[in-house]
Amino acid sequence: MVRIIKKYDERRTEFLDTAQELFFTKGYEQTAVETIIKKMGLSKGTFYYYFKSKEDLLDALIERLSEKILEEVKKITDREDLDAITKLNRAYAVTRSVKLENFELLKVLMKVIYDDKNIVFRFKIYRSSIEIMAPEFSKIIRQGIKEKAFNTLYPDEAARLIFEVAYIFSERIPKLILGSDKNSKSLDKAEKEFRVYENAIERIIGAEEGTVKIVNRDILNYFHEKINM
Amino acid sequence: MVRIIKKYDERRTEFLDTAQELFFTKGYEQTAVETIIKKMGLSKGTFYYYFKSKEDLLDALIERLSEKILEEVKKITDREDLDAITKLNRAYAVTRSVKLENFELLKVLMKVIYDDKNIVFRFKIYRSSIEIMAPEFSKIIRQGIKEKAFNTLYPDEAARLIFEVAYIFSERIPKLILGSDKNSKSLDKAEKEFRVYENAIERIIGAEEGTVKIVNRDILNYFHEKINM
DNA sequence: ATAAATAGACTGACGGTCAGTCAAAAAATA
DNA sequence: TATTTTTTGACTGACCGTCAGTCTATTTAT
Repeated sequence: MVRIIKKYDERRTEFLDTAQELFFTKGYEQTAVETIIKKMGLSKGTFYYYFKSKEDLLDALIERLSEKILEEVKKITDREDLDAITKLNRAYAVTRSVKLENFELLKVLMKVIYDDKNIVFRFKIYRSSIEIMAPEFSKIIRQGIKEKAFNTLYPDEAARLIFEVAYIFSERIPKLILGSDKNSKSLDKAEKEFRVYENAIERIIGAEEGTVKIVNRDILNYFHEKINM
Repeated sequence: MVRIIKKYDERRTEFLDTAQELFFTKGYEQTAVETIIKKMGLSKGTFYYYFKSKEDLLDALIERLSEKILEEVKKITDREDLDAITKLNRAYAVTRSVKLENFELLKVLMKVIYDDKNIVFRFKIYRSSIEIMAPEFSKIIRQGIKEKAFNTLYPDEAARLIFEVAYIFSERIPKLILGSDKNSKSLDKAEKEFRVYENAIERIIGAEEGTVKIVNRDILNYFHEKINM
């Protein structure tokens, strides 16, 4: 075997990249360490030189993913020309970050991520991102309170909560979208339920009805089109 | 021609009982099938005669737990002499069903259940119980609307949601109670956060402020006492 | 400029655990 | 006795993780 030696950070990143691809296509539990190293053309020992366990790799990957999302969210929250409502809606859109360029790929991705075999992966990413994101959401809520758009006595806790609500909402996605029959009626029903979650968020932060939009309507329309084919 | 299936069920129940005890003291992933059968004095094959996989056993156990809680909740929702607010608060108390007879045991239990190694167990029990419990919570909300105590256009969806909020709230418990320093100040801070969750539920179902009580104050006081020793 | 020493990336055979299988025996039932 | 149900436990195979040692590039000593 030809040995290719790389710098520490480079190799570590390579591990994360490879793992990410495999975890998103096969799932965490379904991906053996052996598969990762085989794909990279490396040996067992190298893996454990960089990570102390398989779960350690998962945690590292999740932190990287969270940081990436945080970066995107910060681009929104740091702006001074946007009102709180706009920021909130855009922040949600970013955390969802569903790229719908490739419908088939998206479907596979969702099938894998929302599979029962991937509960730990999903849970960990949620918990990590909430810790990282809550402060940003707090900022938005505080701004909203100043702008008299929101009304709550507990901006910090409300921030956590509306992020959490978005999470449990996202847990419904597979049933509501993937599980929906191939007709637009069930999608309408799904849309109604989306509204309920949005409404809950509005109520928690004391915002006007109809201001919060977690679900991007473009995406919904996109699903509509795709399903009716 | 009367088949005695009693024996089969008995053994199956025995499996569930043993597994339950082990899962609650060691955790699901940490309990090997081997440990279960050893404790029962049986062999590997017998286990797989009754359950097609380890996860199958977990699912069966979770269903049994959910059914048990449902029974308790029904005792409350079926009553005709209670108003919706009382029912809701009692229903929450039941789903929590924390028996504080033995503080040390309770602490061990929580340490195991809320351990990261038990994410799947926790998640599955939550998801199962929500499916089973949502209709009961719907009933309560509908009653509350009739009584003008609650106000929402979506009783069914709100039922799911407030149950889910209680779940994510419970996910905070280890940090808020177990993780709290041994002084009453951090417990007070925890209590404040409890209030936020309760307030969120109130807002979601459109109830008066201060009506919802997820956290049993007796339990909190109990913790107070126990911690200051 | 050259040799010796060190650091650090990498190797892969091996140990150990554990879920799940299977053929055959034992027990219950007809 | 014949048949079905229940039980047995050795065995398999898939994985995670360890470890003693190798190889190469860089640094230090000569």
